[in-house]
Amino acid sequence: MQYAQIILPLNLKGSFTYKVPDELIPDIQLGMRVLVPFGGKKIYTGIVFDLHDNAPENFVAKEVISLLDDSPIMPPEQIDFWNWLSEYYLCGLGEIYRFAFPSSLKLESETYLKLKPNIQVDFENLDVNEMYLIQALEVRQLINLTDIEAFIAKKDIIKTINSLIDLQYIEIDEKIAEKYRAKEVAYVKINEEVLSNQNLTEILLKLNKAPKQKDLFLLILEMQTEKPDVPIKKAVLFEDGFFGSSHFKSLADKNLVEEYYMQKDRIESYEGEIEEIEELSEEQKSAKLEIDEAFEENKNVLLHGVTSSGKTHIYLEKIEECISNGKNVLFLLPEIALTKQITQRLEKKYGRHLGFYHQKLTDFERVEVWRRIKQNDIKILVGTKNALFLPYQNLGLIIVDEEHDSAYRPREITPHFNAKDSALILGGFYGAGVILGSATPSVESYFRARKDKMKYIFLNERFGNVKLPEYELINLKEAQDSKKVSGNFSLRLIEEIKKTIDEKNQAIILHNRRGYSNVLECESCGYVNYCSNCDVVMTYHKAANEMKCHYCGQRASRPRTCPKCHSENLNEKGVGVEQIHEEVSKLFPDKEVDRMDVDSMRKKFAYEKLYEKIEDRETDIVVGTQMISKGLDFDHIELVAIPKADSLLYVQDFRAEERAYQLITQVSGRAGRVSGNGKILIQTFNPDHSVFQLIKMNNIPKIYKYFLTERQKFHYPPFTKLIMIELKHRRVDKVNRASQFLGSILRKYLPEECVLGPEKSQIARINNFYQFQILLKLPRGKNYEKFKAMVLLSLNEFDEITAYQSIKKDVFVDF
DNA sequence: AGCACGCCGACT
DNA sequence: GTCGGCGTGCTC
Repeated sequence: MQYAQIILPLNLKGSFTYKVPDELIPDIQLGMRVLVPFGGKKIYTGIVFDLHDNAPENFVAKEVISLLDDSPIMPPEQIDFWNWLSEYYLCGLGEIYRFAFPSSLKLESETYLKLKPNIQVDFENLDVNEMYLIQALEVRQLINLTDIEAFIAKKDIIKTINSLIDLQYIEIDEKIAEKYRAKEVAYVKINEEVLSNQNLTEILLKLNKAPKQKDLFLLILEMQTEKPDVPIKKAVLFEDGFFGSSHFKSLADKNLVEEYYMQKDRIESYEGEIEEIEELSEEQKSAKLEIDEAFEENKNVLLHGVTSSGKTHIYLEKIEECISNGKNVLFLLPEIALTKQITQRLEKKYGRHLGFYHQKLTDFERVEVWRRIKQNDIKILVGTKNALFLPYQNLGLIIVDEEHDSAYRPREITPHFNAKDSALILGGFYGAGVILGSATPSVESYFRARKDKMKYIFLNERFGNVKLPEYELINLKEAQDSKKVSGNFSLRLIEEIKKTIDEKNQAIILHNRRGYSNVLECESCGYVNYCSNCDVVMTYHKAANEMKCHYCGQRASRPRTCPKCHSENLNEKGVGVEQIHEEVSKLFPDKEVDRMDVDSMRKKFAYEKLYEKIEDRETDIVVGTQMISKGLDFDHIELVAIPKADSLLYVQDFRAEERAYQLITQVSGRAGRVSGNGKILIQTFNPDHSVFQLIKMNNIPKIYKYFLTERQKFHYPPFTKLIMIELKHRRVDKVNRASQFLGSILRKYLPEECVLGPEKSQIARINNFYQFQILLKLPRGKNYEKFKAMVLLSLNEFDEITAYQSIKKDVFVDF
């Protein structure tokens, strides 16, 4: 095996061929990290993806510089997984690598060099550059590649290093090269001499002049005698602000106490008690048995359980079973922030064998989890989509909770993959069972499960037989006609809210639009405030008193007069959540009304604070965007109101109705969790709309049947497979031409009815980039692979055109 | 993705 | 006369 295919952290297609130097041949293995030169001077950490003996024909392969791992950092299952991802989602391996690895595990030219110990350098036979480098190393011991540029020409650096490595004079210092350092934590203890001398009284007498120091000394002494085995964290002493570090320092100066350091995992592990789980209900028990059966047949499971049906209970049971069989569990969530409950329960049960992995961790924390996973120290990992890429050793179960959530398929992240579908594939590679769970499964998953591709399990009762909430539709048109409205609220709705809070219960009001008003419009000349970077109107945020663009984030102050005609008739159109909040506060002036949306939750701990406020029942009404549909499991919420439900439906997206259904159902699940008297009020101008009617009936099979019929009628997934290609460029004419061209190539290979567009994206310009899109509707089944090969062919043909290389191209498979 | 090379406008 | 803008081409 003389050649290796290496993946580099670059947005380039495929992998690169490198020669494996003879001395590395015995040690190199698939899934190891290696250091390789690339382009004139750069050095990258690559991944060994294949080993073979086929010498490249069109170029001379460079050599691998060194191995960074003793054993593969990536298990074979992950290699298969990456291959699948790149083929299925038409994305580069480099993109996957960039996304999957924490940056400290893929260092670039920051790598350090050092002299080998005890060497005799034969300066006679060195060239100038080599001499410079050796001399520099003699002075500085360690030197990184960027520093070398100061005295050796860029193009000669690699050559010089290689030659010195060949001569066995220098080596790559991996310990330093690894950016990651385990964090040291300060601990304190009473100086041992003090303890052995037994002259405590004397010491305390001396300390009488410094009462704070004396108290601190006594505190440490007490902690240490009570639990001699538990080390005392230094930080703990200063927690309540009673002692300061100066007090400790004085004690240390008197040699009474000392501090010492220990390596500590950055991620705090739970050290409290471990809780047992409650027994399952009959319905849950039978669901669990069905899961067992499905797994025996190597089938994955869609667990469709109405809100509060206790899906979590079943998860916990399966997790426990899996772990006691010596296997590990991956628990995926759409976003980690809103998952307090499940985390708490798992923490109580699995303590330090529980790990977390999500976008909010620092790079060091990520590496820590990588290590622990690799050492098989974590039995259950709770994480978001990027947790799919950890180097699991023996995964036995993957749970994808809230599987319908669109956070599993975020548009912003490259590579564009769907974490839910990928989890099913990853489970396959590991031979692990996968459970998709949701109260409102995606239409696609439902279809798949009903088609017997997955096992479908339905939990129809709330745990403890609590009744499901009751739905009521309020006809806003009628209310308006009979003058029974106040602003956006019908009198009926106001009455119900009043009743709820008068009974000391809490109400939730959902309005899924940020800001105060959607548009600021001039009544005199019709001027509308557009974002200067994007083709969207700017939203008025009253709380911050500014205009915001929700696409590029640009902010501007609110114009006082119309910039065009200077009239003062600027009117706010399109109701936002801030306005609803303001209205509710005015309707119930003596009640506590809080707002919950991304704008009000931006401050640190804002979410936690509001959470506690609701929990302590200080809040009477919470007004919020879709954020309130997640994680707010409180006992005293009895009412959910959706004053402008129609706005949920009027979105240009074939999934709009499905989303509306999911959002309404999810937020409804917050009501009457304990009492069973939950009530949902939906205000609409179209009470006869099928979606509202079906929600009111609460006939779940019928709802999904409706969705599926609609999808079939208009040839949308799951009956077809969609691929969306988006092209972006600063110049309209250029993207326009490019997308016309790509469209024509696609039409050459695909049937006419499969190619829609190109056309301007819904938002024609974001951040000064004009965007066009082409939508491909491909048949599913056997032919799909054939068609997709044609798409790939077209894309490659397009890439050949050099003039279009500056065009940004995004491909969304399963859009 | 980065980086070098190369060709045209505003500056000491 | 040069600095620096970004269009184009290439990387195992």
